[in-house]
Amino acid sequence: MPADPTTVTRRRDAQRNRQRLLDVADQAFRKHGVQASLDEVARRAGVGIGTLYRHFPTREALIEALVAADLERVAALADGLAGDTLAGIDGWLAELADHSVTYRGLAEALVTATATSSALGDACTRLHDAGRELVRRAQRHGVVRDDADPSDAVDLASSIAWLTERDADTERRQRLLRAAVDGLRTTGTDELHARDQS
Amino acid sequence: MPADPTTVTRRRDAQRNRQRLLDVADQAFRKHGVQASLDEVARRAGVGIGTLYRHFPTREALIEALVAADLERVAALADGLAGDTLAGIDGWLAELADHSVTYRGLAEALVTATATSSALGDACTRLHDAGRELVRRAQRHGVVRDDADPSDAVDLASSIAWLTERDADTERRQRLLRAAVDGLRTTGTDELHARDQS
DNA sequence: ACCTGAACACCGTTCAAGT
DNA sequence: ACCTGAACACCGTTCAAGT
Repeated sequence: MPADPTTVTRRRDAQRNRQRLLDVADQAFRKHGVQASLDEVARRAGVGIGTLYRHFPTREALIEALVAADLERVAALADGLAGDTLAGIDGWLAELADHSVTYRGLAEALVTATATSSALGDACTRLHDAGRELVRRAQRHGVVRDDADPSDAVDLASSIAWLTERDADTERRQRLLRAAVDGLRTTGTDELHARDQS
Repeated sequence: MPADPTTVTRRRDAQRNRQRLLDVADQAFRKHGVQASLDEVARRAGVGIGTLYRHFPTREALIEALVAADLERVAALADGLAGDTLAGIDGWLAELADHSVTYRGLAEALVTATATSSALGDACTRLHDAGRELVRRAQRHGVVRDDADPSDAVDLASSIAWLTERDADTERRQRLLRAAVDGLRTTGTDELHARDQS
């Protein structure tokens, strides 16, 4: 799945080590967040720490390998939405926020990677682009107000995911998302915008 | 300014060391965020690392000493607001967010400390209480909708502060806050709430 | 081509010795 | 009463040696 075919791991043992590291890292990240000890990940995977670094030169590379497919899946979900209902936007942002909460610290890693030239950065850009396009379609449908910035939706979802990543249940996350999306929708009465001039 | 008078530092040199550590830590936190090296803080303050730990047993205690007065100031601002306009809520949350951005990592430190029994935790509780009361007054004025959770306002401000703490200008922060607050206000037309049942 | 783990670097924290 | 800094612990990262 690497972008560059020349970097593909060929040897069977290397492939197995790589997969083991991913499996163990996933468990460790779920348990301790993305700041889990890489030393312990290597140890539990039964490989030397050098092998971990050979496969994943940075912690970010390891995170990317674990979440890239899921990020692409969420981005593709946005592509498939017409943007004709606010509930659609809301549902998609909830999906995004739920994913960003897979590991503690993931939301931060995604925000940090955004706009960098790494593989994870590219995945984030893909996601943000899909989110912006969705908002633009919603604006054309008159569902989201025209003066909203297309980036706001994903930004708010990222923020809320970060705040609520420690929460056991998803109640608060959903309520906050609902409020945030509500703030982007087209208002029914124009006088409510009067305070824009204040 | 410590709560317990028995813990007051008496000796002149100790008082001066304490103040120096605070001054240097403030500079270091502004430059490198709250994760700045404490070793370097002690070194620049001209004291041993043990002295730093004697005055501030944890990093959180150091942060608390630096921001407690400002947190109290922001909380008191909320106490003084009637909650009769959405612009008042918006302005207060902007003040809160701007403060939370004093140091990189401060927003996270505040969220982490909230609901713990530390001095910083108490300061956060005081802030949250003030924020919740402000929202409740706004609800009584019909400015904020009744089904909003009083905690949502401060939560959203904290989230947005975290997301935008790396931003040079405050434009994005203000726009996101505006959208978030908009989602809490009483809507003009009831049919806009129809999707609540979806 | 890949793996190993010792070695290095860095940082936070404690505590025995000192003034 | 307070300060000092060596000592300890822990972790991330590199790289020479090995298969």
